[in-house]
Amino acid sequence: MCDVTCISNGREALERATQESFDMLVLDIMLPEVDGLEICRTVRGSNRQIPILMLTAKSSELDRVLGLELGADDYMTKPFSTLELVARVKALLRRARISEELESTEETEKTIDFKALSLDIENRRVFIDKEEVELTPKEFDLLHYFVANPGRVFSRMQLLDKVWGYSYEGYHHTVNSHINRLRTKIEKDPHEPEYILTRWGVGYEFAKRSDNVA
Amino acid sequence: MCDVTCISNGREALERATQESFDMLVLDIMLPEVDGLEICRTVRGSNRQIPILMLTAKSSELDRVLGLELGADDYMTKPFSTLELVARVKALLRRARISEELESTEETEKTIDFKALSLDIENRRVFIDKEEVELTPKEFDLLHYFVANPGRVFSRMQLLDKVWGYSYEGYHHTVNSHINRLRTKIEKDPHEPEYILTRWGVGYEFAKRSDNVA
DNA sequence: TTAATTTGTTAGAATATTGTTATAGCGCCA
DNA sequence: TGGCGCTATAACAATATTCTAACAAATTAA
Repeated sequence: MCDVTCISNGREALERATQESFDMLVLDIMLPEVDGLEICRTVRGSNRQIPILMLTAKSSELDRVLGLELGADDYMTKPFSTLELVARVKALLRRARISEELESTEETEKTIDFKALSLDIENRRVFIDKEEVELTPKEFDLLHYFVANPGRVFSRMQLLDKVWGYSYEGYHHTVNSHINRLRTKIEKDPHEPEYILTRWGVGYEFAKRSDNVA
Repeated sequence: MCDVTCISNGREALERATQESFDMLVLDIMLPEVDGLEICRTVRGSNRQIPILMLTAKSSELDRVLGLELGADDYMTKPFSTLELVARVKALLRRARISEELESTEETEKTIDFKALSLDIENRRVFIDKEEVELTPKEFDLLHYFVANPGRVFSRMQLLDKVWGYSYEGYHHTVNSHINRLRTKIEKDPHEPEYILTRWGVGYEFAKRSDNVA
């Protein structure tokens, strides 16, 4: 589907970015020896049109503006979810018109339907029986992840990793809260959930299509 | 399959962890001379990307560790089962993409089938003749262990050690209870068990495939 | 800036699981 | 066959997990 090269050293990254031919760069700012800003500046200085996505730890405006003025095409602040990272990478590649293969795969579908539920991925809207339901950003991300993976069981930890981008335990209650809020919005009876099922002692699962819940 | 080095002294562990090249570290907090937190901090400080799994005795300790955010990749509180430890070690190695050899072995299989029984390891589901059976977490762990070791006889003590992670005697009745509950769920006739067999005066055994029980 | 919304946290209630106990049943051996 | 010890069953108590709701913090919008 696509080749990824990971380089954790700034100097090496700079060398290879200027010498080899990549389709895009995802740069962290904090890197040993040479930082991401420097790499971005240098690569842009050698007038190459390659898309660049900058990652920053701090959300201060300064970092954002700096990154953009140096010629980065997009930026993300940590923590972020893999869902969002993939979405942005795809968006950049699409803009650069070199992603025919990517386009033709999985996430090309604009809407996902499941029973009475219908997700408009592009516009981040959700309908139940044609009736729109208002979801917050995180609620939508969570539901989107579930709907895209029906029948699979996820621990709170995995959900944190995939939807939130956190890699530490200790935020389980956060997942609980969001699940509960989601349920009150999309389930007819949150006590007997039809979509987001509890896997006691394990985590949660989005119902399989074949499940015939009476 | 893999080489394991056990070091019970903190100082020695720290020295070797920084000088030698390990694929991952499993650190206990309580260690003589230098504790696990210190080792984790030092190793991470020398910007090495090696996966680290921390073990803590009390869950109150876990909170403290998490607060420090020393950069361990995963945490476990005692007691834990070897099953879980192995699962987490594998997960970390997989994430670190240095476990090709491990991947190709036993637990690559996503499902284990045995007669009418079918286990979906990933999603912790159990089916009998395509019909799903709901098991509690411990029941699943127990069955999983049995199914993975057909034809071997285990004492209650061994089961406690492998499935529960307990290392004390005196919980034999606990094993009994779980075996009984499991049998009522998966055996057609719990009086004439087809899968989990009683070895009088010894323990239990999961039936071998070759056993043709009438 | 303030106000509104979203997100994260906490505490207690509700619920499921797990561990314990008591009793009945069964297999082994004299 | 009868007694003893091991195992099975069921009811109960303890523990752990999940749910709910209200609150606080953080983010976003006005």
